[in-house]
Amino acid sequence: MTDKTRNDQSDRLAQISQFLTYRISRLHGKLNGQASRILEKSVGITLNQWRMMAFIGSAENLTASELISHTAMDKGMVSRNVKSLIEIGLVASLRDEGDRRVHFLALSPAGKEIYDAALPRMRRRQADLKKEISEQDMATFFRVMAQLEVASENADIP
Amino acid sequence: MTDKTRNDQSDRLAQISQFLTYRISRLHGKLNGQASRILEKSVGITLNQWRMMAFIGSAENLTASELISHTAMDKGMVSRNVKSLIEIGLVASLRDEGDRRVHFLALSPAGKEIYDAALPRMRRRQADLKKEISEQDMATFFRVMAQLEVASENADIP
DNA sequence: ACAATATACTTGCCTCGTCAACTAAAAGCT
DNA sequence: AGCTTTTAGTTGACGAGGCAAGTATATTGT
Repeated sequence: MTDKTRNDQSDRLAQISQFLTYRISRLHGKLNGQASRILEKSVGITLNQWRMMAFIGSAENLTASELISHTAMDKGMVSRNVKSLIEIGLVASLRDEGDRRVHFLALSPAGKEIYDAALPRMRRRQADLKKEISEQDMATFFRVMAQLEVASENADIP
Repeated sequence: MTDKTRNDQSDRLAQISQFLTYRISRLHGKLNGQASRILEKSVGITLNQWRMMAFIGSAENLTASELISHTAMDKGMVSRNVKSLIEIGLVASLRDEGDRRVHFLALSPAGKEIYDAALPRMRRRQADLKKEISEQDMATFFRVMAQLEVASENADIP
């Protein structure tokens, strides 16, 4: 194989790499991995458990369905993760006596401790991730993310 | 609960939503879902099968390990997906007689047909996704993605 | 009042992705 | 040559995540 064809090939591979969904997929994997490792090492919970705790800790009397509507997470996933957090004693669930289907969620004292330990750690990670990136670029990034989310929800044009 | 506390709560929930990893996770899910549905409906393959085919189709005599090093995909995943593509007759694998560990991969004629049908379809999807977004913003978006990938590979600061 | 429908979860199932162990072949070392 | 290490790829095991069916409770329509 000549140098030229070798380079053409690299070019083509590089071009594929521009596919948006693939790139997001890769980035997603790396960010998830990093977050999971940090949470596991520092406070011993999973990323999804942390996400639940972050939402529960920042709101009062949140219910599972509110959590779901705010986050677009899967019903089943939320249910199982909340259950696991209750089992390890980080979250307390209180049945609403007015409507006995709903359960209000709150951090337990132990959960609050974990939350207070993890939150600054995770904020620091955010800051580290962003530190080489200008605020303006970051704003554009978030805006484009939002636009892409909307676009990806549109009916799939055939 | 007063309107004020209700708003504070919404604010806090909204703030959490700014967590980068969470947002990327959400976007990833939506883009993946859309791509999977399109591929399933239009040519009947999975997103991962398509990714393999896109790389195999754009290069000549690609090997699995080259594919892996270019893409950061999992060895096992690549192996299984390539195997499935060989089984359904879309990819042909040729053992290198020089080094009998390596297998060169190429699209079969049937695979080429699928590829030629799917590629424009997927390009159109890319265009649809991007159509509301300026080229400049898109460029920033890709640049930030690349920076975040690098940052997420750095050692996890404790 | 009570049947039908809707809501708030819960659970089961099945696929997908990841890690690690494993096999086969080649390369390096002495 | 013969032992060890490295490389290419495969396979197994297992957990995470997503869809859908199931359960309990509340609401709506007649």
